[in-house]
Amino acid sequence: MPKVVDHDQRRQEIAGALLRVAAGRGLHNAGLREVAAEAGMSVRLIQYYFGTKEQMLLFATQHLAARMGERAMARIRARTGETPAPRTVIEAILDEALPDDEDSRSFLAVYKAYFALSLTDPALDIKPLTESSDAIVRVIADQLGVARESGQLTPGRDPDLEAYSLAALSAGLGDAVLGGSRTPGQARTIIRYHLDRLLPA
Amino acid sequence: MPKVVDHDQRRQEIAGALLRVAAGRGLHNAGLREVAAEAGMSVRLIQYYFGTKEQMLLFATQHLAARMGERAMARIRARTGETPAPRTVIEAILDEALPDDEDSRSFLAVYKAYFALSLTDPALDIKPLTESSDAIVRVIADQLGVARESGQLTPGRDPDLEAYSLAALSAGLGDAVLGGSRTPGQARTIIRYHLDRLLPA
DNA sequence: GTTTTTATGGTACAAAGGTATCATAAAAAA
DNA sequence: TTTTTTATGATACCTTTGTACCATAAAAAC
Repeated sequence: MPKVVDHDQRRQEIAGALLRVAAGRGLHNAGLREVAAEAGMSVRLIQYYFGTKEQMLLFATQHLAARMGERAMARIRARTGETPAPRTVIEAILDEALPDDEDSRSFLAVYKAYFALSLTDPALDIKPLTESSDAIVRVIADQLGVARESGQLTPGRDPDLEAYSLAALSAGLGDAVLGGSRTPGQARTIIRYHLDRLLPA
Repeated sequence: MPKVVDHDQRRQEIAGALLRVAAGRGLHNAGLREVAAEAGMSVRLIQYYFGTKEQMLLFATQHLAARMGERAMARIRARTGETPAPRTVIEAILDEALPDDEDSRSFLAVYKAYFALSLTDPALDIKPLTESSDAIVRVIADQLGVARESGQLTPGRDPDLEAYSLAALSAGLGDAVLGGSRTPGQARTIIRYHLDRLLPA
């Protein structure tokens, strides 16, 4: 048989090229020809590894979700020691969700494009992306629960509601930064302003 | 000369058809032929009134912003008497931003589609939409200022930061409801949970 | 009533994009 | 070495889409 190739790795490469195209020229311009050119291969190869465009788009959502998860984990590990305080973890997560460099800006822009597309295209299933968001909310809620146990959480606050709120606040601020209504600095100020009340040092 | 027609009203009709198509089948499917069919006129007419597709898309942003503003005003007037309390006004605004019926859901979905598109297509100027959002933030900040004057605002809270926060929270919750992560009821609960702390009765 | 300007319809054309087809290189297995 | 299966390239085709062109109806002005 032929030179055996790791199909999954090949698909990851193609998905990476797709995300670069989507970040730069929009998801609607992530056609087979554009992605092939970006990935440095022929259109036929993309067809060979994915068959149809839609399956390529679907696979790219998994790739995007995985990379977002990796980035969040890396930032958490980079900022926290062996026994991270809940506030440190939460702040790392929320900061990661803000577009403060070109990479995170691209991620968020592509995520928004997928999200908007999924609203009217039921065939496009973005479960990988939404599950990733749900997981983040659970981590925040857990950390708030830990904080309450150790008396760090302001009395009268509900961990679940606060977790939902922080996630929504962070998403909204991400939009505002993406759209140019707020700077990353303003967004971080607002997040800390809230965390100061929720988890006073 | 010919039967004179109100061009602007005609453009409004076309923009309405465009928004309906965008809400139902996605902004990427709002082509000249689809919009013409939805509006019940020929493709040639759309060209006559707009010339190019991009100008049609641009005009539709103004139409969308205007209708969102009208809806918000209507809701505020419906809920508030002659001397509306700040909390009442703010709650009406934030509730309006949530997709709780098919109309507001359509509005928000199309808004999200435009926003995502504008991130990678610099030619698409969505100033009408962003200015509308900015105006809402200013109204909230003003109302919080009024509340502070009359002692209704919890001491130590900054009206501007809180206005930014509420707007971002509301936008994030709108996304969550659109995406199915939260119900409208949960979103309203979270908003009231925060307003209770900010403007205690 | 003729003319002139606006409004509207039908259609053709060129580009783009997704998919299918034909062909071939390459390497493992016999 | 031959064969068989995988991997890759080039390209043709059909549909969609934005735009341009040609024609005509309708009404105001003279």
